Parts: sequence; C-alpha cells; structure tokens
Amino acid sequence: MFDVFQDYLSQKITLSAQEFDLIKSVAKIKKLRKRQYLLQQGDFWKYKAFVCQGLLRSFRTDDKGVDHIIQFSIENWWAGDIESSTLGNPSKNNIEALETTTVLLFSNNDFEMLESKIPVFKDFIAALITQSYFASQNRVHDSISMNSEERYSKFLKTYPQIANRVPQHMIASYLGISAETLSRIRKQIQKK
Amino acid sequence: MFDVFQDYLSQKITLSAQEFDLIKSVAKIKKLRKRQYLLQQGDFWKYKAFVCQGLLRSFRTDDKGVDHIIQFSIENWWAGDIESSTLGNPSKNNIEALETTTVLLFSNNDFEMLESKIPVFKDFIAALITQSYFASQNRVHDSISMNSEERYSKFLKTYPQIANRVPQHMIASYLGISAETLSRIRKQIQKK
DNA sequence: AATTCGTCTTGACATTTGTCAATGTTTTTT
DNA sequence: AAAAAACATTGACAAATGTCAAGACGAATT
Repeated sequence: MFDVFQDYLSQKITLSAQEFDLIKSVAKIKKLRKRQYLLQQGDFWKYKAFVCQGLLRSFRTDDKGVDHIIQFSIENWWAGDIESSTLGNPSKNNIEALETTTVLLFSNNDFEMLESKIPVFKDFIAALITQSYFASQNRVHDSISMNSEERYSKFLKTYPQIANRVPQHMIASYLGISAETLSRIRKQIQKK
Repeated sequence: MFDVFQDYLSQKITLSAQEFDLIKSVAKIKKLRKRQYLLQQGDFWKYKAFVCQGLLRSFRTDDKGVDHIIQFSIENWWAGDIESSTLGNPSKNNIEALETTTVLLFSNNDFEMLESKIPVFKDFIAALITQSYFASQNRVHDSISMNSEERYSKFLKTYPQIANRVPQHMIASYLGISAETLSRIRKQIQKK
C-alpha cells in the first residue's frame, strides 16, 4: 500500500531512494472497515493521514445531534484535523470510513522529522496547505454567493468521483441543506 | 509605519536587528484613501500586504453585479490574494479600503528572498497560513451548520473590532444574507 | 428467505429568507 | 448650507428551504 503514496509523491516532488525509505519507515498502514472511525470528536489527534484507498468523511456533530460534513477524502487525499494536531486541542471532528479504507498514518513527531530531514517534502506540505486554504476560501465564497442548486451542480462538476460513491443525504450535509431539499433540486435539474 | 509591523513580528518571532533591517529594506509603504482599491478583479497580484492601519475588504463581484465579501482585514492582519499570487492567475478578488489605510507591500520576489534568508520568518508565515486555513474551515462549518442569527451573533463576538467599523450591509454580505434580513435579525435580537 | 436498515422521494405545511419599493436618517460631497 | 449619496429600516409579497410523516425501494444482515 505504500506504493500508492510513493506514486503520489513522485508526481509532486523528486526524492531519492533513501528518502523514500525514510518515509516508508515511519508510515503506519491502517485498515478501516466501512463505518469504522479513524477519529472521534474529543479525541486528541496527533497524526497526518493519507488515503491510499477508500473514502472517508470528516464531520462534526452539533448539540442537536445533527452531522455536518466538512470534507470527503478519497484516494490520494489527506485527512485529519490539523487544527487539533497543531494546537493540541481535543478534536472537533469525527472521521469515519464510508468504504473499506486503507490509510497511511504519520505521527506528528515522525512527520516533523521528515520535514526537517527532507526540505523538499516540507515545502511540498506547505504548498499543499496553502492550496487547501484557498480551496476552503473558495468554498466560503460559494456558500455566500450561490444558491443551493448552483452549489450542488458545482459539487457534481468538481467532485464527480465523490458524487457517485456517497449517499445523497451526505452531499446535502456537505452543502448545508436538508436531504429533502437536495432531492427536490435533483428533480428540478432532471426536468431541464 | 514600519514599526507597527516590527512590533507585530516581535510578538511572534525573534529576529536580529539586521534581519529587521533586511525586511524593512524591501517593505513598501502604501497609503490608501477611503474607497480606493488596492487590487481589482482580473489584475495580476504579486504581493503580500500587511495592514498597519485602517480597514480593507476583500470581495468578489458576481455576474449580476452583486458583491460578496470574503474577508475584512484590519490592523495587524494580512490581505491579498494568495491564490492569484501563488498560481499566477488573474485575481478573483477586489480589495478596497473602507477607511484611510496604510499597508506594507512586499513583492513576491522580495518575500521569497526574506523566507529563504530568514528561516524563522518562513516558518512563521507557514504557520500563519495553516491557521488561516483552519479559520476558513471553521467558517465553512459555521455556514453549513448555523442559521443566520447564530452566524451574526458569532461574528459580533468574534470580531467586535470589525463589527462597529463596518456598515451593516457589508456584514450581511460577509454572512451571505441580504441587508434586509440582517436588519430584521438585529431587531429580533434587541427584543430579547 | 425473511427481516432490518439505510436511502431516496414525496406531500403538506411552517418558517426563513429574498426582492422590491418606500421612507427616514446619517454621512459625504459640492 | 444645500444637495447628493450611502445607510438602515419597514411592509408586502414571493420564493426557497426546513420539518414532519409516510412510503417505496434496494442493500445488508440474520
């Protein structure tokens, strides 16, 4: 399973065989069954997780017990809770496998070691976070400027690989609308 | 005006006098009048801007000519468009001064030079972007999980310094609701 | 094979929010 | 000081969305 990560990294940066070995030596493979949790709200999360195979959802449960999905992570994406692991706070997020999933886990310590020993890797991760930041900014913009139908259509266009692997009501949760409203929007779109 | 930035940096990281001089040597002071633009949608933005004094809004104008405010930046905050300057795309954002404002401008080249010569500075900026990232994630979460009144109340609590320097209809824009709705929400809150 | 569970849809109704128009007030500009 | 522009509020109505309840369908479990 490490080769998925190796392929991923190779496409982004150039590393020596020794550097790959170093990374491999600290990567822990973890398998998750469908519906199994990788992280639960309140836990202290001290890892970075890379998804080799499968599909995860990150979500928060509010006072009323309603889930709100912040992110889906599929193959070649990262998952986790940077906020919790950076600030050392208990995590606000749950992470659950929606399919049988294999992730690579890196403890914070190991990860920092990798960053300090492999500067290119450090820069890559920084660039990754920067990109995640403006992806998030764009999502904020969408949420304040588009109506539900537009947001749904954009979701389909942007994440077709996710859209057909995930139940509708979870897409609704991701978009911040009720499952019923999404169902009606889909009906409307069909008519056109 | 550079001393505002120096004070800011001193609180975050430790730098030598020489390092401060280096930073100062590439910082360009720019004054903006009220309503003056620092950046316009479509421009190529190649800077980082630090606000020494005043207040900026970053926003995007949609097809219908409606503004959507992404961010307010006050003293000791950054402004700009990382997405545009990182990817080299024309900017999606406008940045306008809502008050007489003084910013420190760093060109991308100068900024990279600073990062390479002052590792602590580079790490600090990376940490800053990381924090901005999860602030943005939290805003996404708020937008999908809270109603308008809750979002407004949280805005007041989180940014009291901004709330009373900015017109209501801009807060509405930031929250993704109409000015009329915000007005009614305020009336409701008063009653309680 | 039968049963349970999760998913998606639909109807009916209530609530929230947007839109348009009007008005009074304050702030800015001339 | 007068005029113009920006701002905040309100009413009336329309549109969008949420909530609750019910039912159909298929997948997973026993």
